[in-house]
Amino acid sequence: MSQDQKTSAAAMEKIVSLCKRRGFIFQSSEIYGGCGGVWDYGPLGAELKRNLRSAWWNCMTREREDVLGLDASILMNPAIWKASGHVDTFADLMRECSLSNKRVRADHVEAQSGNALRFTGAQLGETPSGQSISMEQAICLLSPQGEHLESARKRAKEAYLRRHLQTQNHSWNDEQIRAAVSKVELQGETSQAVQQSVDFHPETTGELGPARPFNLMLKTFLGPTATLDDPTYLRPETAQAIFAQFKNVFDSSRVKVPFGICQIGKAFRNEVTPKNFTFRSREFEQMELEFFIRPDEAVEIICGEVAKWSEGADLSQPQPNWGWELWHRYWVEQRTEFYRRIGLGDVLEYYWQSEQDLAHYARACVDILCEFPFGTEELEGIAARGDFDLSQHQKHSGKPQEVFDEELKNAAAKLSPEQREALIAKRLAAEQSRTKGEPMPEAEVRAWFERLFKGNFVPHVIEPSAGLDRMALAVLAKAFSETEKVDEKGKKEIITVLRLHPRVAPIKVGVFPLLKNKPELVAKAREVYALLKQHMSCFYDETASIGRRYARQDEVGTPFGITIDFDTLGEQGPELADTVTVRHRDDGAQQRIAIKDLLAYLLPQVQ
RNA sequence: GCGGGUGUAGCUCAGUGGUAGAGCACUUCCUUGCCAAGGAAGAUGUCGCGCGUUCGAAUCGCGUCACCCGCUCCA
Repeated sequence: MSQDQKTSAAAMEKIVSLCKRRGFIFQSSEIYGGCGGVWDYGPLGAELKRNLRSAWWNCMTREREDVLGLDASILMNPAIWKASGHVDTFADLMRECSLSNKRVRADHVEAQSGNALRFTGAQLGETPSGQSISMEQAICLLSPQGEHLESARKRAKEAYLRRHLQTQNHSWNDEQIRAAVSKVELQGETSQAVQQSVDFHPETTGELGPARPFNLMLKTFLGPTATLDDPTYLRPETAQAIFAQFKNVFDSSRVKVPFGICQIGKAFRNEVTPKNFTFRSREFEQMELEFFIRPDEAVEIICGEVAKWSEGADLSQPQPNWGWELWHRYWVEQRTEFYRRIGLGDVLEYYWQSEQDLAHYARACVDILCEFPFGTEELEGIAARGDFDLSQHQKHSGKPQEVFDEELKNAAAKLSPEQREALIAKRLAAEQSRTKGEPMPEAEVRAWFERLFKGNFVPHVIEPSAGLDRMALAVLAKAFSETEKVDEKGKKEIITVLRLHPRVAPIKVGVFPLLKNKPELVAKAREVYALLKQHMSCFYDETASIGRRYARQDEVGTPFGITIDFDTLGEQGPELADTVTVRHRDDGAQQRIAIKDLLAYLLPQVQ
């Protein structure tokens, strides 16, 4: 393991440990030995998540006029997953190459003939200290017809060497490997002729393991008669429910395109390898917006032309002449602003997917990445998905997913036949120059424009999709800080502070009487606590020294500490009576505030 | 799924076949006039789980589960 990996693993372990010790996140079913890839949020974690959830909800729908909320069920008609492509894409049987772990679809393996070479093990030469390394694992690979056997032997030597290096966590360059390969001695070679075999990987020639189903959707059985043949799926994403309910929301809410529907909810994926704590888990919570917009052609008809994006474009207020590109940029901007509000502004990176990365239906996709101890990983994806999703559901369900746009119909009515033909020609040219997917046939393009000129279209969509659990982890990782302190006796101590933004902190305020054996202090502190807890999450603590109580709250990220002292009781004269010390977590600074002004001071900072 | 590592008190960890441990944390009491103070007392474990070897297993073997690292996967 490299130094970096060690450091990041150690940093992660500290966070995991703090999460358990202070009740943020526990392993699921821990008393039974745990359950792979699922996690529970303890008292503080539940508050943290709730704060993030409502920050998102407020920002995405309550503070906006053009986004509506939805809360759909996790179980849905399985036909949804056929329409969305989830069933087909992952129903395949996959086989894995025994040499490289590369996977290939079981039904895509080309038949090959040649000699199957088997080895029982290998001597890998000597370590610098003169110790010889031997491996006893058997491997098998194909030497295709016409190949010199020595080439196949070389691949076997490489495979042994790489396997050894992998277990040692060495990373060698190609030259080092080449030098070492020549020293490998293969053992127990046997050869067998094979004809038209589909048991070897077409590229690596390694023998393939057994075929395994590889669908990442979790199955369940809805109703007493359901069987393995007609399973229902736990949704692998929340987005499809939004598409499936698009018409109902549209028809019941008196909205016009452009508008959005957003949803927060659980999703499930049977991940091969859950890892990095809660970052990749099998049950997780998504926060997704589907923002429906007019197709660019409709914007062009209404506004004359579609606004072009350029660096520094004003994205603060949506404009009628925006096409998908500006809407997409707009949402990237909006989401970035959100992350700033929860204190993640300075750890974000952006990855714009290249043409090759994109799914065939996607116009653009940007990943918002965040620095985690284990690397820079995706927090949110913002995709411009065209009309793919709604069109798929229109096709599979047979129910129209079009909207009628009167403004578009009126504008289209004013177009001359030449103008119409020009629009169609432009689209046909665009279809011909596609680099991905099949171009839409001319007849379909014309039919689509026919509907468009009458004011009908299937809306296009911009999809910002965020993971709540990842966000919580990002916030915790960003906030985690340790400093070493040496006390008067020279004893070293590690001080842990969670520098959470006050908006997301699970506890907003700690309330402390300076001393617990002075009933007046305790009574006053109780009074302040009773006042504050109606408006925010508070924690009352009177045990141990005041410094220790501050430290306990620092460790869980409580931004403010309020101490009731003798000045509060009026000992230093009436001007300080009924004032308290407000202590700030990040710098320990203190200020005196009158009890009656506390709410007005605290509320704007924590909401 | 493959390879490697780890699993002992709430946390961090010691304990190489013979009575289950430490530090911190926790609970109660005393003390304490602002940043993890002090004193007294207390609670805490099927040593991840199962099977085996042994007179005897936290310790040895096999299996299993979970987590971590690396592959692989990530719609």
